[in-house]
Amino acid sequence: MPGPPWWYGRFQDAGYRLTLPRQAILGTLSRTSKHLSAEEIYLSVHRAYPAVGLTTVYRTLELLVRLGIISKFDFGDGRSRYELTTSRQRKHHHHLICSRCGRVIDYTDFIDEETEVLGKIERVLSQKYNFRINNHRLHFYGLCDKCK
Amino acid sequence: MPGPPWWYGRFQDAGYRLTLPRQAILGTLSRTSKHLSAEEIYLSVHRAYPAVGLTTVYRTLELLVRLGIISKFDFGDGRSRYELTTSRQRKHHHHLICSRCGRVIDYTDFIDEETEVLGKIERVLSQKYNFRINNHRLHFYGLCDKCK
DNA sequence: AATGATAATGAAAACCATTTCCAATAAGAA
DNA sequence: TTCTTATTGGAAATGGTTTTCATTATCATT
Repeated sequence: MPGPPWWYGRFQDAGYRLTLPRQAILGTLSRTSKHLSAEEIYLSVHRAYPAVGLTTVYRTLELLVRLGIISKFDFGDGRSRYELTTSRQRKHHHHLICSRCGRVIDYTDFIDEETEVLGKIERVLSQKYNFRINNHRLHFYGLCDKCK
Repeated sequence: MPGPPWWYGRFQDAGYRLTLPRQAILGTLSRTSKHLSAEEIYLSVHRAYPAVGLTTVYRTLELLVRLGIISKFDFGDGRSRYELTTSRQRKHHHHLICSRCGRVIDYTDFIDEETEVLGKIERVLSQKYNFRINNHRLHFYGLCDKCK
């Protein structure tokens, strides 16, 4: 039996209300593995709750990013894209991006190996540059099977 | 004695003209190690050549990216940033980005080690997803010494 | 040098994702 | 209920980037 989603608590703790628009937006993001843009999320939410406006979607996304519940990405197509942060449901992964058609493939191969190397790098860079590193992002660019 | 810059040839080969605005833009990018935005480049070029317009800067940057002479980056501050592609003058490097003030630090530590691991990953991912990987980008996010 | 064909340019306008404003509404506390 | 504050939606504003279009520069050919 699945308990309440893991992010329920964070709202109360931070003093925010888990309103219907917010739940709808989180619902949409939970139900997909795609990298949705604000407008795509708006359209999806709008189908079920026509009262919810695009402004609220933007505001909610910003809040969710701030709470660490979702991550914001830029794949170079002029709009930001969002996905649930790594958790039990969402494995840590990186992205393969097709420079031509913009397709994005998630991959989880090598994550352990990567994590080890990157972790080591993070430790030394933190020291050397007196930087507190919170996370990293690794993108591979190229041409997907259809485009090459 | 430094010969002509390495990108001279690429223009002719591709059938483009190495005009004065283009030289000025390349000059600006060659003389800095910063990650300039289109507007910053425009202002710099504009000082020496007031006739050059912002539109031309944007057009030229797009062309230079297409020719592989410069790279376009997004560090999350709402404007694209540009720098010369890796070459004899410009070592391969990655970026440390301060999430708060936006400062960007280039680092070249570990590049060999990284390249080895990433190269291996690239080879396997290319096969598995039938993707032709051309390059990668690794960003570390965190707080710089001033902001933490 | 003059000509012609085409590439390149600049200014203004258009574009478009995202933010801001602001008045109206919803939610929780008292 | 009543009060206080958070949240919301629509319209307008913002701001980086692109498009349009008429003009100008460049190069190859006379």
